[in-house]
Order: sequence, then C-alpha cells, then structure tokens
Amino acid sequence: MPPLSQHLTIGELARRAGVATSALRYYEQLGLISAERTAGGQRRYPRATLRRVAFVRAAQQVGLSLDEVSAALGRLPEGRTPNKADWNHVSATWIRRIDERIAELERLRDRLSSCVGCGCLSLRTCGLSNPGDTAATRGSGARWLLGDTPPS
Amino acid sequence: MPPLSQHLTIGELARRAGVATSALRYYEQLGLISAERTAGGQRRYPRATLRRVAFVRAAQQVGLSLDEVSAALGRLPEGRTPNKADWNHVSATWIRRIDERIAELERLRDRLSSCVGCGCLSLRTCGLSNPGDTAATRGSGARWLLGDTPPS
DNA sequence: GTGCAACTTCAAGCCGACTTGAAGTCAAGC
DNA sequence: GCTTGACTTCAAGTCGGCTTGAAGTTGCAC
Repeated sequence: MPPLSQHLTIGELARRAGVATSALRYYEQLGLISAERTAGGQRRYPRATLRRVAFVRAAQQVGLSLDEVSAALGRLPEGRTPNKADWNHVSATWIRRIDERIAELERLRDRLSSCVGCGCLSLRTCGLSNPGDTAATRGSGARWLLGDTPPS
Repeated sequence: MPPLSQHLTIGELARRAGVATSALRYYEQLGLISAERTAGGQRRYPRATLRRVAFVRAAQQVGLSLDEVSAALGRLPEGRTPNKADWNHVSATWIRRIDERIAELERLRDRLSSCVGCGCLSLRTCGLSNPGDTAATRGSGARWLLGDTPPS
C-alpha cells in the first residue's frame, strides 16, 4: 500500500473513487478534472480531485450528462474547497431535478394503477392520455399511454 | 387522409403511435412487433399493433430496455387483446420498478439535503456514504456520495 | 541496475436505440 | 398509364460514456 501522501496516482484515485482509470482520463479530456505531472509525465492528483470525482458521479446519478456536470462544476472552485453557498446553489438545482423526475414517475405509476382498474388495454375509451407530459426521459416518448385514440 | 381500415401502413402507425417509421422497423427486427405484407411487400399492421407499440413506449418510460420489453411482451398475447390478468401481472412488475426508482431518488435527495446542512463538501467527517445503494442507474456508481473516505 | 507493475498516448471498439442515405419498388389518384 | 409520395432493403452513421488494445515509458523495491 502506498503512503498516504499529498498526491494520488491515477490508480489510487480510481480505486478510491470507484471508477476506472480510463474514465478518469476521459474526464480529464472533457475538462472535468485536471492533474499535475511528474517529471516522467505521469498524472498526480491533489486530494481535492477525489471530491470532484465524487461530485461527478453523484451528478450522473441525478441524471445529468457530463456536459451538464461540466457546467455545474464551472460554479465550483477548482482550487479551494467549495463553501456552503457554492454547494447550496448546486444542490438546490439537483434537488429540483430529482423532485421533477419523482413527480413524473409518480404520474406514470398512477396511470398504470388506474389502468389495472379499468382493463384499459382492451378498451379504446380509456382516458389515460398524457398530453402534458413533456418531460419524458427518452425522446418525445409515447404521446399517450394506452388506447387506440391519440389526443386530438 | 386514408380510410380508417382494418390495417395500417407503417406511416399511419408511426403517426398514430408517435414514433418514427425507422423505429417501427427496428422494433420488428427485435421481434417486438410483426406485420403482414401486401402482395408488393409493404407492411400492413393490424390495429392491435398500436397498443403494442404504446406498450413498448410506456415500458421505456418505466426504464426498461427493449430486451426487457421483449420479455414482458412475451407474457402478453400477440393475437388477442390482453385481459385484466395479463395486464395486472405486467403492470404490477412495472409499478414495483417505478417505486424502487422513486425510493432511490428520494434517498439521493435526502443525502443532498443533509449535505447542505453540514457543509459536507468541505468535511471529510461527513457521514453521507451510501454503501447499500446497489441499484444505481449507471454501472456501479459512486460508492459514497461525498467525503474523502470510502466505506472500509 | 534490474524487474515488473503501473503508468503513458492514441486509435479504435462497444452498447443501446435508433436515424440517415442510397437505390430502388409500390399504390393510388388523376 | 403516369406521377408522386410512401414504401422497401441494407449498410453505415450517431451519440454519450466510456473500454480495450497496442506499443512504449516510468517509478519503485529489491
């Protein structure tokens, strides 16, 4: 085991952050993290990078693309440890996003539940259209959940 | 506008289902839908296919891959209209899945909220690890949300 | 001073879910 | 019967987020 030094090699960072080294190089390519170099050209990461990587992974769980993460990281200081205000701002955005996605899933679940009640799949009169549901995860999504008639 | 006949062309189905024709051909390739052919080789879809496509799109919103949709469709009759029992079974599975994802998002949100309280990004003593959170959306995900110390 | 794991770069590959394009055929209204 | 838009197949391309492989270099322990 290497001494717990000020700087981490890419392998150490990878192990401790739970990501592959290739992912870290990729993040660097995208400008999400950066590294100092040894005389021989190997990467050495300050410990703060560990937080930065954790941040990236957390953001992905929230559903952000790396592009969006990049934007969010733009608001956090690269050198110093982020303070409460920095963090407050970013996490508020994420929490909004999470809440939206939860609401979306709940709507979908409720539609499914009421389908069970009405035997919807067999009825073209089922009212379970979702015209207002613009925030679908992938593409435009189904315009209505079930039933033969699209909302006119 | 074409007469409202027993069968739909791929273009009609695409418009009414809210998906591209290319997507429909792709679904056919995967065995999710099937079509009769005219003498000239063009696809003609029975109206039930409309439901089938709606089903696929709904399943995708739930977060299923097309592979999983294929499995779910295996339980529904291709020829006849699915009955309440068919539907009950499938929707129950989906609802479980939605509930799981909601729970996951709620946990994440709560961790974020408490981070705001403790100024977590700057503290290595923050307790917000998530060792039990195996159901991450992409890959293994971050082992812990923030803080320098991985769960030992 | 040597052995070997860990590192380096760069290009290419992979996955899912499609989309796009080329080159050609069909169906339906006039 | 001709025109025109909708259709056909097949191969290749796209996108995000990486991974894999080849070919070579570095760093550290012994």
